[in-house]
Amino acid sequence: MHTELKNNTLTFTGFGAYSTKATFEAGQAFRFAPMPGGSWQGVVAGRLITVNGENDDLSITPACEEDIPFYTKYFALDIDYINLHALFNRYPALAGAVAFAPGIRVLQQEFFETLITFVLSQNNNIPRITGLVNRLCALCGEAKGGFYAFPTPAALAACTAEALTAIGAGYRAPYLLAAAAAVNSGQLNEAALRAMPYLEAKAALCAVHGIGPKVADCVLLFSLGKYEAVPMDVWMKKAMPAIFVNGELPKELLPFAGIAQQYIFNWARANL
DNA sequence: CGCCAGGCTTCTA
DNA sequence: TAGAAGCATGGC
Repeated sequence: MHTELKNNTLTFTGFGAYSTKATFEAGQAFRFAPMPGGSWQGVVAGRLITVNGENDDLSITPACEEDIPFYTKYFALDIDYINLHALFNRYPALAGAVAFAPGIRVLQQEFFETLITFVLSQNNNIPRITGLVNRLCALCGEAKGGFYAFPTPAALAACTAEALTAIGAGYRAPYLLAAAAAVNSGQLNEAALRAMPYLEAKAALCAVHGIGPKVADCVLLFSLGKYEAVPMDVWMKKAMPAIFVNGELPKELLPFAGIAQQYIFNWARANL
């Protein structure tokens, strides 16, 4: 992999399959929007950035030298997707799902943001989740001048259920408060969850009111680097029998089953 | 208008 | 332990 910093633009090349559009349309991140010209703009770690790249190159503006480790992790550039694709391509139907959008990468997003956005995602659709997240940030996120940072656990925990209902959270309002309180109190701790084995971390997440196995798997996969987590939503439940004869993932894929899941989910949403 | 959405909690058998 | 009802809201 090669990195270059020029005019406040950080560019990564030579790391393998990547498409900004495919990555941000895959239903994993909810704070990015397409801009005229094909770039995507969004808020990460309280900063408004523009992301480009559709052909195995990735550029981020504005950025500086110190941001290289952060974005390497965020875009999972330390994971060898070329090698993973070769593994996935041993299974023809899975290969088809990969080929449908090979530029998808499973992002490694901030823990609290991932937790809250996927609590909001339950029994909901992606366009509405996006709107909800934006209204939540405007409600209790720090104003940065033209945009809002994602709320801190303390700021969200201080909200009222009425205020959360007013932005359209519906019956998820108390779930948001429970999740924020769990993080704010230390019951849920990112470092501790990372240190736990997958199943133990999943159980810890599921102990919070409003977090079930699917949301827990999303947090584990999209934020905590537990690539064996396979979120089973309505699309995955429909797709699995169409991809694998017994409807189950082959054992050799299990260490990175979550990444295979992302290609299957994306394919299913467009084709089933 | 009715159906559905990156589900979870609660009730029931 | 398994299965179904109830849940708020708005995109389509």
